[in-house]
Amino acid sequence: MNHPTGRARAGLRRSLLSWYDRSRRDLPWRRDPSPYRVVLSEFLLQQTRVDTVVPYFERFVERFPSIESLASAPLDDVLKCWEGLGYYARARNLHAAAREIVERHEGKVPDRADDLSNLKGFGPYTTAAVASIAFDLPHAVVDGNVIRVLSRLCAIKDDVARADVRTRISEIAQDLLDPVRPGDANQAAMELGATLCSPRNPDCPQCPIARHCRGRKLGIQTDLPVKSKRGSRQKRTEVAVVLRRNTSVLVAKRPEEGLLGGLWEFPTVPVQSNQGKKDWGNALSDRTGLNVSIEGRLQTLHHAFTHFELELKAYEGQATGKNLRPTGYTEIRWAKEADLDRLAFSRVHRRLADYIAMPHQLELTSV
DNA sequence: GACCCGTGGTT
DNA sequence: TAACCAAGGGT
Repeated sequence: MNHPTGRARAGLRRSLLSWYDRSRRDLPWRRDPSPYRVVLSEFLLQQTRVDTVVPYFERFVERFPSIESLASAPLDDVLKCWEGLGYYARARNLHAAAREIVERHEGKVPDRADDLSNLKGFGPYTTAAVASIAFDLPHAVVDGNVIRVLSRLCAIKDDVARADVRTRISEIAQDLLDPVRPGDANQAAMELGATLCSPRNPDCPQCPIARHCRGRKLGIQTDLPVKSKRGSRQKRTEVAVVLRRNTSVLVAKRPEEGLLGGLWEFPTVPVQSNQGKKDWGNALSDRTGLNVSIEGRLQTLHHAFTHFELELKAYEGQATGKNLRPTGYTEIRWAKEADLDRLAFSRVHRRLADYIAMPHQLELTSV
């Protein structure tokens, strides 16, 4: 054992919970931690900061006040509420989980970890989080915060990407978890990582468990956790076309699987080198079923994804032909400009939509 | 186990 | 400023 045991472990639990009771943030899902609100918050929080999530959470509970209302809603409505948050598979998973809960669990969030982990989108973290926070079950969470806190606390110098190291961290987390208040203990560990035990500049003097921290004792806390480095991002270029017909604009819906699944966008094709407007027009004709020609350039937008950087060249175009035949899209339609707000777009295409609506106002601030 | 999947804040 | 990284899960 190289982590606190016996009396030290009891003291650590007490110090951490005491600090949490003293300084925990006032978050909307903590005011009324009903199972549904906990589930919703945990899906929103996957890989996403608390400050970003709060307004989304408020909108979700307003729009979908219950599991039933979420389950009975069209997926498009859930995606619209999720618009701009990223990792859109979470919205699909949340929707699917809500339907499973209604169909297989009588509308009640299951109060056993086994049942929770069988729901769509419930991995090890979310299962433990809901079990502990909503039902006071003693399952330790392991998220990015916990990995950082525990790797420092126990001076773990091995690469935390290794499976055996992850297993060890999970075991430590479980052993240190306060069995009386597991939900608060889990949130305390995450809150510590999110506020004091930060990646670059941990505030050790304020840390309630600094006394127990081997990483700090060795002076290596800022070197932990040890992570293998990510590769550099590749660059992609795409062309999007804005096609108008009277007061409508042509928009298309991306396939449910994969990047930005289920979101709407202006018809877009990847750009290869040595291509010109004629090639883009042909490619966009294939995608839409119309005869598309590219005309004046509107704007070039840049957007950073996790694994690549996108340069999106937006053009105006002309289209002839009647029959819409989407290729690589699940749906394609002429939408009134006023109705673009009703559809869920990715960030880049939402920016383009806003530009179309009010070109003069956004021209000055656009990248 | 490696890779895919968004977006925005921070340093 | 480019890189890191966040209450991860699916394949």
